[in-house]
Amino acid sequence: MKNELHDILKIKSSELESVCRNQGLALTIQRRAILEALASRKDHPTADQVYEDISSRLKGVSRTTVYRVLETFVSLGIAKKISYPEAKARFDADTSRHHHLNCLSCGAVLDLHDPSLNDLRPPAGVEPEFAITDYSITFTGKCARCRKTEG
Amino acid sequence: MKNELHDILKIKSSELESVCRNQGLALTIQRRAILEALASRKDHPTADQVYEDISSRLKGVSRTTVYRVLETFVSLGIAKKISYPEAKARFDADTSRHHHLNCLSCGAVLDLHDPSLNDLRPPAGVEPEFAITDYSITFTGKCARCRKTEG
DNA sequence: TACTGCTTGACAATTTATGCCAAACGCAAT
DNA sequence: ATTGCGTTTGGCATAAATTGTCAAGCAGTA
Repeated sequence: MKNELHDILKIKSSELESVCRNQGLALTIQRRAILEALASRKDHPTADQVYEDISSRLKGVSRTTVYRVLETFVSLGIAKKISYPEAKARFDADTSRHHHLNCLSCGAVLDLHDPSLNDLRPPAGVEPEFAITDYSITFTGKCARCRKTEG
Repeated sequence: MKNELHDILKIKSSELESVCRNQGLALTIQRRAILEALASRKDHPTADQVYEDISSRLKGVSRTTVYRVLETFVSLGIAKKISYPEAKARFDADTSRHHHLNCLSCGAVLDLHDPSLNDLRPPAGVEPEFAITDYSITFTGKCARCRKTEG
């Protein structure tokens, strides 16, 4: 398991290096440290959690930098942002099982009612450890309007 | 279509009434207005958007109340919150297709790698209007630890 | 109609995130 | 190794989103 993490770090590190080289971006110690901190965790830390993780090693690092670098990683495809756009809480009065289309360009979240997606088999080996009560699928992509305006 | 919305409002309104009666909660005009505003929209408004919607009709209503009532609705099962816990942006260095287990009690978000869930057929009739590039399934429920401590 | 307790409104405080700009650093060419 | 350019960072100010507090007000019941 330890070796597994070590391998992940190595892979991620070289991914960062090649992406930076290709894009002409600087390979700063902040970017290295932030990626390493992110890849070392198996949960999904917030920007502040990453900041806490690295501020002990990299003293003097700015919170702003962590936010900024994480967004850079997302736009480079090195990391994913797990949340809805702008991270605002959104509410829905429709409590029936349904799914969502999330446009990455404009941030719109559209409903998707599709009965054929409503009977997914719960993944094997998860229950009964984790008691699943519901699920929802989020499809990400680009909506019709954004495709028109952005090509 | 107009009648459809009218029906939804009626259903939701009576749902609120029965839930409040059963739980001994007050059926305030604020709760009515907020639920009506929420159910009238087919998108997924933020708390502030709901506040904007009702503040014209219900003058003097407090932003705090809107936040509070929406959370109440979620805990009563009348509405859903479409976002990760606490609405913070979370990051993940694992960009491969995978899914999530979200504990409703403690807010933890766990990874779920399950190849059998990685080849979902894109829903019919959505593409090519909406260009889907990826998807992710979020299973909600209660994790092992919370089940132990909460029964 | 009066009582009782749940709810609300107003404001303060916190948390989360972004904008700005001078200083510092990475990188490539000497 | 040194220099110079352009990217990147740090610190701070600011905005945006959310939560905490508590007295005053309303809903539900007697």
